[in-house]
Amino acid sequence: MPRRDHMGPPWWHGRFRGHGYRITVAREAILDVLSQTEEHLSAEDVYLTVHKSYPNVGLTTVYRTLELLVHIGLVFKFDFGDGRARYELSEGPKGTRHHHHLVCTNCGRVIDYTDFIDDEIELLGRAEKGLSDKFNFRITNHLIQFYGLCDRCQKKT
Amino acid sequence: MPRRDHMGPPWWHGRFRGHGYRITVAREAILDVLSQTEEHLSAEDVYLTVHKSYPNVGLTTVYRTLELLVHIGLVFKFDFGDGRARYELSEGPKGTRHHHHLVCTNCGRVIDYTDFIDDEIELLGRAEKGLSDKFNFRITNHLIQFYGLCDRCQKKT
DNA sequence: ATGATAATGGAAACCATTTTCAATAGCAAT
DNA sequence: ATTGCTATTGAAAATGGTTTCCATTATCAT
Ligand SMILES: [Mn+2]
Ligand SMILES: [Mn+2]
Ligand SMILES: [Zn+2]
Ligand SMILES: [Zn+2]
Repeated sequence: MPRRDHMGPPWWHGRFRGHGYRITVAREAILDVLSQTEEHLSAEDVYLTVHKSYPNVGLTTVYRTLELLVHIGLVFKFDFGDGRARYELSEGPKGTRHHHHLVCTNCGRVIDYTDFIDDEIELLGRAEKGLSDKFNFRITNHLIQFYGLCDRCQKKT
Repeated sequence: MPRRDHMGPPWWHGRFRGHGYRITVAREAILDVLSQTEEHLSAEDVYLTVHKSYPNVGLTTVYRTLELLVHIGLVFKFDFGDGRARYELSEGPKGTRHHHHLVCTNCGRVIDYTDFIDDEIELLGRAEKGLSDKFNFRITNHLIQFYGLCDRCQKKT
């Protein structure tokens, strides 16, 4: 059941229309799932959740919709090394904050962190300008991940 | 034909032995290919190159060896979004410098850059300490990539 | 040189993601 | 509300990079 704050069309309808995309139940459902979790869902995860409320939405559509959402910048796609893509809303009504990830190379756990984001942002800003000048590369996005051992996995050795 | 600087065993033999791994022709050949290129090779790329000199080395072995090399930290494994893993020597005799990547989201081109590395290193140092304290996460590695449009791809629109 | 066993390669299996294609649904114009 | 155009969809099949199996071979400590 799609959740809209207080009536009125969901916040992302505008962006959809702007790109000439149609608004469908499958897309509503998928965006709804993404906006109601803190986790990093795989396509199948999304599919299974959507499937509970909308059994007639297929996995193919989930893949296609996620692709589309990534394309218009509503969703980030990550590779945490477990062989499947992971998705996360890039922004939201409640305002998902920009963050980066710690990835445990032993158990695969992924931790969100927002610490140092300000420092990072500043560095990224400088880097983006410098790299843009030097390579004439127009930067639109960045990825920062730390790899290592989470607390649980450190004890086991 | 494995290239050793001036006779004597290749520089990485020590690290191999330390992990209890055996030194084989396939492994020598694969490391040799990696140390002679500036590119970001896929497993198949490595296989095809190795195959010229050693037709009896199989693709399976290439995968296994790359996995092993990543495991002992001699090689970095990347996902640039083209559906296959890319590999790069993490260090070398001539000293491959630590660097990060610019990835063109349109044509897939990957550009190495070493600029801002000093600033990054400093930030990373602070971040690693802070994150280590806060999450008790032992950081061993990091990944930084910028996404955007390369010079060529900007003109085309 | 010998033996224990790590390493290998070819074929088959795996499995996340993509492609195909006929049926359906969204929506702008009536 | 109806129509018509076409974007979207789902099921099944295909794809393709990577892994698994297993009998054979090669490495290396002794
Ligand atoms: Mn996250
Ligand atoms: Mn590189
Ligand atoms: Zn862990
Ligand atoms: Zn490009």
